[in-house]
Amino acid sequence: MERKPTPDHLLLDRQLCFALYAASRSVTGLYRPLLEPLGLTYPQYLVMLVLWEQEGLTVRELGARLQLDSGTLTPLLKRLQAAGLVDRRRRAEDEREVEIRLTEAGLALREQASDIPECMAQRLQLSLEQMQTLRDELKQLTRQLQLSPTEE
Amino acid sequence: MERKPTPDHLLLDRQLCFALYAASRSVTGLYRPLLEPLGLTYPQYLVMLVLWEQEGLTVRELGARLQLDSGTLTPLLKRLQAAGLVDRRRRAEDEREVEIRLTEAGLALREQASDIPECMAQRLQLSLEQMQTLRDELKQLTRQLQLSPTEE
DNA sequence: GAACATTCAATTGTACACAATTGAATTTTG
DNA sequence: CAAAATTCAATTGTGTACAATTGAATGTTC
Repeated sequence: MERKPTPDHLLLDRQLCFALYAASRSVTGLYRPLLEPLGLTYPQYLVMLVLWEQEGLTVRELGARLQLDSGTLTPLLKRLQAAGLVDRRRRAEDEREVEIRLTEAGLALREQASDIPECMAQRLQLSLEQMQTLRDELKQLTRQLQLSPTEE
Repeated sequence: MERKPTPDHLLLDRQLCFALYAASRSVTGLYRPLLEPLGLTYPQYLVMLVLWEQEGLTVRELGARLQLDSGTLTPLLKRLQAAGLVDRRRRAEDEREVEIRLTEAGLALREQASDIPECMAQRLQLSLEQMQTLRDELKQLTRQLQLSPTEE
């Protein structure tokens, strides 16, 4: 009748994955009120960051950068288009590809977004150095996981 | 006609938030093939971790632990119930609360999940110490964000 | 103790994620 | 060059996330 306690390694608080999952959602939540005035969701903001860096990417190229597939990007980009921030156009050279370009409004939005990173940095209560270290550890982790695919 | 380049602080690769977002999704993706034989999604796995630790929690208590609201948990718990892993029952003491209890099958699943954390640790290619450090940094970050609410 | 307020889980509606499939366009091959 | 294979974005279907609302149950107050 005695029930075994759960083994330590299955405790929620021991899991790196949950720490990651919780932190990611918390940070996204912190962005929400900052992005709401711009009319952007957090994933839409990430797409805009990429487009502000480099114009005329295809859906595939955007997906490679953000690790998202067309199932996620296509509807998201349609919403950005409906909001008047981007244009979507089949490429003449290769009709399979759809090129995403900023509209004037889309480019102009960059100015409004310009102080978001600083604002976030303040709220995270981390030094610039701590932020960089943590960011680079996470990037290293992600790179590691993409290099070693799931061997069956 | 000259277009200004995007300022450095708006570059995608500079963002801690994207590093977090990408890492979280990558890790979740790594769990997927391990959880599939158990018939669990990753959020469902997190719920099971909590229930294996402590039985008879309410939806609210589960939500407090996982930082999820009833809009997410109610349908998720219905799916776990449909899979025969949990029971959902209104509390007699307070009919507003719904208590979640493991079924025999739900408890038994713990044995099958038992080697998942070790398997993941191997794939993450981090030392136990590195994992703990990173995990604790992320927990600290999350705690920080929950303490300082969005002052308008 | 009846009006009022609060606390629950559930519901509604919008927006991701992602696996799997589709179908058109292009590339490769025999 | 024509058939087969590949590469795209789009679509379909399932499962989260989360804000906002609903409605029942419980607490509080006068």
